[in-house]
Parts: sequence; C-alpha cells; structure tokens
Amino acid sequence: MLATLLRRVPYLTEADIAACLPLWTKSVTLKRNDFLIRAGQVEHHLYFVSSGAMRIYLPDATEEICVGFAYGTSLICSFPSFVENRPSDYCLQALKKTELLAVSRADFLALLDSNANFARFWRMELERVLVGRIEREIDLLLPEPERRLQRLLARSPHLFQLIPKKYIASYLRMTPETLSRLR
Amino acid sequence: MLATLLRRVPYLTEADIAACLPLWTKSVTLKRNDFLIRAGQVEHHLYFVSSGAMRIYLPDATEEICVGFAYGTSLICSFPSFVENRPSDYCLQALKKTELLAVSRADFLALLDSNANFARFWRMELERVLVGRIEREIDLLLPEPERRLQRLLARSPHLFQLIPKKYIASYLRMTPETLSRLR
DNA sequence: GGTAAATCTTGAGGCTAATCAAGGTTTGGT
DNA sequence: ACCAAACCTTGATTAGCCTCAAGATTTACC
Repeated sequence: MLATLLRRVPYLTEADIAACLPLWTKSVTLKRNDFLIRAGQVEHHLYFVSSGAMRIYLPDATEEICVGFAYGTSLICSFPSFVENRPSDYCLQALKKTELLAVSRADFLALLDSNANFARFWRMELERVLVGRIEREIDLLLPEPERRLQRLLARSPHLFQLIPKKYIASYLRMTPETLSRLR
Repeated sequence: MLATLLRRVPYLTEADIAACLPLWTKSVTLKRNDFLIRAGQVEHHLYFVSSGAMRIYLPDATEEICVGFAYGTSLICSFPSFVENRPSDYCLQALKKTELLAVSRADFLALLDSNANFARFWRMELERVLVGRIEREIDLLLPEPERRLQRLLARSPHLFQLIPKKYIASYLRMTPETLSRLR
C-alpha cells in the first residue's frame, strides 16, 4: 500500500500524505508478460507496485539484457524517459499478475514545487537510488561471475525465490548455464 | 570556476548564488598521486574540481577497479559516504596537479533546507547523475569489449587525451592489452 | 488435475579475452 | 634537457566463460 510507504518517512506529515495520495489517479493491472512500457515509448508516469513482480530490460540487438526488478511495495518507472521526457530505451514487463498505481509527471512535478517536505522526500529517494546504483556498479565490475553472484545473494537473497533464474543470470552478466553451475 | 557552473542554471538567481558561494570555505590543492580520500575514511565534504583531473577507484582485493573520473568544472565526492555519513569504499586520487573547493555536509544540507531554488538545483543534479549512471550501466552490461569502447568513444572522446589508457581500460572492464588491441 | 510450455540442469567443445613477458615510447621531475 | 619511471604496444599461451545440445524438472493455464 502506497500510504504505508509514505508513513514510514518521518518528516512527511499526514497533511503531506493526504496531498500526495489523490494524485495517484491511474490504476493499472498487468497479466504475466504484459508490458508497462516498451522501448521507444515516452514514460509519462511514475508507478508504485502494489503487488506482483516486474522486470526491466534493455532490448539489445541480439539479446534482452536485464537491468533490474521491481516487486513488493516499490516505486518504478523508466527513469531516464520519465525525467527527460524522451523515448525509453527500456522495456518494463510483468513477470506475473501485477497491480500498479500511477501519478503523472505533471502532477508529480507540481507536488514537488508546492510541498517542501515532499521535495525533500524525493531528494532523499533519489540519493537512496543513486547509492544503490553505485553498489550495483561494483557488482558489475567484478570480473569473476562467482563474486557477482555472492554479492547479489548477500544483498537480495529473496530474488532467487521470486524471479526466474534466467533473468537473474542476465542481470548478473552471465549465461543461465554459468549461474546454474555456480549453485 | 564554481560561479560559472551555477550561473548556467536558469532558475538560480544572483541572490541564490551569493548565498551558496561563501559556503565553499575549504580549498584543496593536490599533487599527482595525492589522495583526496582513501577507502575507510568518511567523506564530510562535497568538492568542486577547479582544475586538474581525478580518478575514483575501488581498491578491490587483487586490483584497483576504476569507476569514474572527474575533471574540468565538475562536482565530485565519494557519494555514498557523503550522503550516508559512513566510511567510503572508494579512493579518490589526483592524476595530476588538481585544485578543488569544498563545502561541508552540514553547510550544504542547511542550504538545501533554507533555499528552495538550490534544493531544486540539487534534485535535478541528482536526476542528471542518476540518468548518467543508468547509461553507464548499459556500457558495463555489454558483453563485447569492442562495443563498450565504442560507447565511451561516442560519449566521452576527450577522456582518451586526458586519462592514462590503463585507467580507461579498467573503467571499461578490460585489460590494457585488450584496449590497446582494439585501437 | 492434466498437458504443454517454459525453465533449469548437465555435458562437450570452441573462442575470446586474460595472463605473462619483453621491447619501445611517452611522461614526469629535477 | 636529461634521466628514470611510468605507460603503451605486441606476441604467445592459457584459462574460463559462452555456445550448442539434450534431458529433467517446474510452472502455467485450461
């Protein structure tokens, strides 16, 4: 539930949350393999995953390179497309039945401008995501597949129950065969 | 010059810039191979590179993995350490004589809280950096060394005049020999 | 619950990039 | 400008991951 996520942020008041919640006017339900966005489309919404699981992948010339997952109660979008209002390089696809709420870019930006507490929340969310990306970069730079796997197991062991191994292998920059052999 | 960087931001007024500049009280000059920060230290400052060039690397067990460069007029710090106030995983080292200005975390956070325009600047700076990281992630995920090199050549050709090839090779997740053979 | 599809595992072989090594070139510091 | 150190290049060899393939297992959907 979105309200639960927001209530965990100490400096957001009930008034801030009450100002935010009504902006999530769009509701989306995806079946397995449905797309939330395809490469080439412009992303105009920021999404909250209520339930289900998604994968984010780059449709490269010869293969689909998996760059991330979303599940549980997290925010998700094709970030460069949403922020820069340009066509997405990525596809976002449901791995199972998935329910999402969405806020439009215009409403979201207006909220950031009108509510300093919420602007602070978004700033800290960006910092948190950026720190996560930097951690992730370390993973990708390690030359040994085994150490890349170890780091993911240490950080996100639940992924292995939730996401098909072939996508995790792609995320870890190795083939499914190599991942299977490492286990 | 720091003022030049800030004046390029359309929504920062001269008053905003005047409020910001005096906070950069610390001045640092590094010789070649000097460290701005070593792994294990906590980063309490955000830096602006006035001149020179720096590399950011991860001192891994067996090798130094290069994760980025800073030069010209850019902001730089060990980001996870600065944001989360914890020991840095990274080393920041000067590649030549380098001059920097610094603002303390406390002063910077106070500025973000007191100046909405500056908070907006920082939010957009974070978004910009995050988009760059996502681009960078694509580079790292490409399996072929040749395509990783092509993307860097397309995006930052000047790096090859500025930075020793061995660090660029590490940044591109390949050995100096492989980089040399690709050219 | 049953069936088909998707996914995972295991094996054999090939290829690419890493390693090791040596010579040539550039760069830094005095 | 000189010398020394750092850096870059090229070659030969090796190791590790990918590719291809087939069988086993799990999962999805009616």
